[in-house]
Amino acid sequence: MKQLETLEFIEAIARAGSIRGAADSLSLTSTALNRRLLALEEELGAPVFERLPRGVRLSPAGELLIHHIRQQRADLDRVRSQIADLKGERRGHVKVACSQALLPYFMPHEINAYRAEHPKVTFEVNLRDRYRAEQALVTHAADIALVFEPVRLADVQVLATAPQPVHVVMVRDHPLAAKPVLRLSDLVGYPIGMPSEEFGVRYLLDLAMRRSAIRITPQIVSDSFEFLRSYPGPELMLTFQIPIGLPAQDSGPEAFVSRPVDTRDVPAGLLYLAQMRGRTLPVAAANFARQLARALDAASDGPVRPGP
Amino acid sequence: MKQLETLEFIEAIARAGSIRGAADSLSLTSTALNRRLLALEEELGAPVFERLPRGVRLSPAGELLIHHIRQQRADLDRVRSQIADLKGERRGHVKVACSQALLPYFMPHEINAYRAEHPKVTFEVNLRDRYRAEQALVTHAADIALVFEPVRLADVQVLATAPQPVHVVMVRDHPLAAKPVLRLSDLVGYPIGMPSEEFGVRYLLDLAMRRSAIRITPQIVSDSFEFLRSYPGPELMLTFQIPIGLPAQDSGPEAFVSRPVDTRDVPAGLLYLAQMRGRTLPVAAANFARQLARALDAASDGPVRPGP
DNA sequence: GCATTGCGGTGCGTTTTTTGCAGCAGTCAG
DNA sequence: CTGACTGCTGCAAAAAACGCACCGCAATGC
Repeated sequence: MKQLETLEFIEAIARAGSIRGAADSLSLTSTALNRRLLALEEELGAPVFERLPRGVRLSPAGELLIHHIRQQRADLDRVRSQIADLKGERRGHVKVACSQALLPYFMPHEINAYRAEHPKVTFEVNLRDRYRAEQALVTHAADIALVFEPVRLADVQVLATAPQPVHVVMVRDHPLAAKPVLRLSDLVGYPIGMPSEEFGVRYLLDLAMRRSAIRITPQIVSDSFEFLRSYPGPELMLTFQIPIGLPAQDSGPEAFVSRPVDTRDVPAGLLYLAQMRGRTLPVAAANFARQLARALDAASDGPVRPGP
Repeated sequence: MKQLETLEFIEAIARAGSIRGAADSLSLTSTALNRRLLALEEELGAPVFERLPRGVRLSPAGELLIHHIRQQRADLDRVRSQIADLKGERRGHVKVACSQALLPYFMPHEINAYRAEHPKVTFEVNLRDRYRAEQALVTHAADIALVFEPVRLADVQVLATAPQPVHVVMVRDHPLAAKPVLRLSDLVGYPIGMPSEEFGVRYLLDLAMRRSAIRITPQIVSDSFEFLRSYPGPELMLTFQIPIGLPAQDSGPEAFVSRPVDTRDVPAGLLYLAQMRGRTLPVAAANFARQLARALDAASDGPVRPGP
């Protein structure tokens, strides 16, 4: 959009940290970019960047401006989306930031279902930990976020929640697989693989252990559930996951099974569907969010995973 | 601001109802303006205006766009204001829409007090009836509104309220001036001048009469309180006003006095200070609104007008 | 019923704005 | 000191915006 071109350029400079760097990434000369910046600062009556010997950095005024720019662009996107919608074109682009647990089953399934009805809607799904998911909403890098145990929920609006008790994942013939529900004390003595600290599951486990005498020390810590899940085979290792990140219990010859941890030991966490507070979402994003909210409600109404 | 120039032009076309008309008011050729419009519609992928034989009219897409334009401009104004503020320049421009009663005493006094501290802040005060004051907030034609008995308060956020009992205004030596509080029945038989129906005072009186047997038929109806106030001299005519639109009771040799109507007959109305819901006001407007809120609180805490 | 008026849109030459190149002074790492 | 990097500035070329004259069209006035 021609209107916001200069403002986009400003954001590019902020990202690059230098005018010349941004100019390269924009396929422009530094001259042109520099002059646009100077003209804008002239109009604003205040410098947008502090000039450093090695580049530029946003000034306080620039911080205000960059916020404004992001909002302007998001607003314009929304208007364009609404206009396209009233032309009957059910197209659009939805940006989702979500926790890891949503990636293997939930998000693919939901997006697939949505695209079956609206094939012209495109998606962008980004893995963001609980803190950065909220940041993504604020900077308009994401339209909606699905986060397990978010950090603070400031500036965001909750659209739906679903309780998610922590499950232990193990190989099918693990001794503990015999029990339908596990106590924390059951786990002592087995090798443990834990997600790293930025994850909600880890947060809940740390919280639980702080309140009890039981200490579970992980042999493996990783920020990749993929890795943790692939690892346990040889060692009978236990790892953790929430139901929405697990396959249906009876879905054929899975190598792994999961058992819930007793909620007296580790309380169930909450999965949040959220958008930025006060923002009107583009049509496609709003509709998709509505679908997700229904799916989460359905997941928490019935038994989360019907046991055997 | 260069960024929004085209969008401003679009709004001008919407106002003028024709491209050529808008071009004249913008000191442009219709050619240039027309081409900008065509380019924008190209970018949007939808016509912004319906072409009529005698000009243009906003299309549905245009309605969405014009809303966006107004919001963009208001947002940009706010950012500029914030930037100016952090430079220490306490300048700015505040647009107020208010009911008639605020014009003679309250607004001049408050603006004067504010400008005493911030001389670089300029003001724009527009008389808007209860319906149009809310409209002004929504279209960003006003930053804040002070309305007596607003219509519906949708899309607006109330910052403060002050109760305002209806007063009867009369010449100093009017027979009714002897009573400290008037009943509605006291007024029967005297000539009456009433504000027209768009005013909150009239709304309250009509409401009261609908609930009682007493009928007060006005001899004079006017949308100008100035006129009504100037009229009563020769005829002992009674007219109505709320305290905030009246001089202090004991302020020297006024020709007129006022007496409250018993609130059992006519309930006190509410004066609302409001802004648009969800909007962050420019610095100057926000500060002025805070001052007004204090003034209204003070007015309703103590006795509204200390009697003799 | 026909000329007039005002409308949105278009081709073309001109004016204004933007861009790119070359080069300046300054800072920092090695 | 050297070399690489920064933001910034004349000056000429390229690009975009503009204004004029004009077209087709529909409503209006007489």
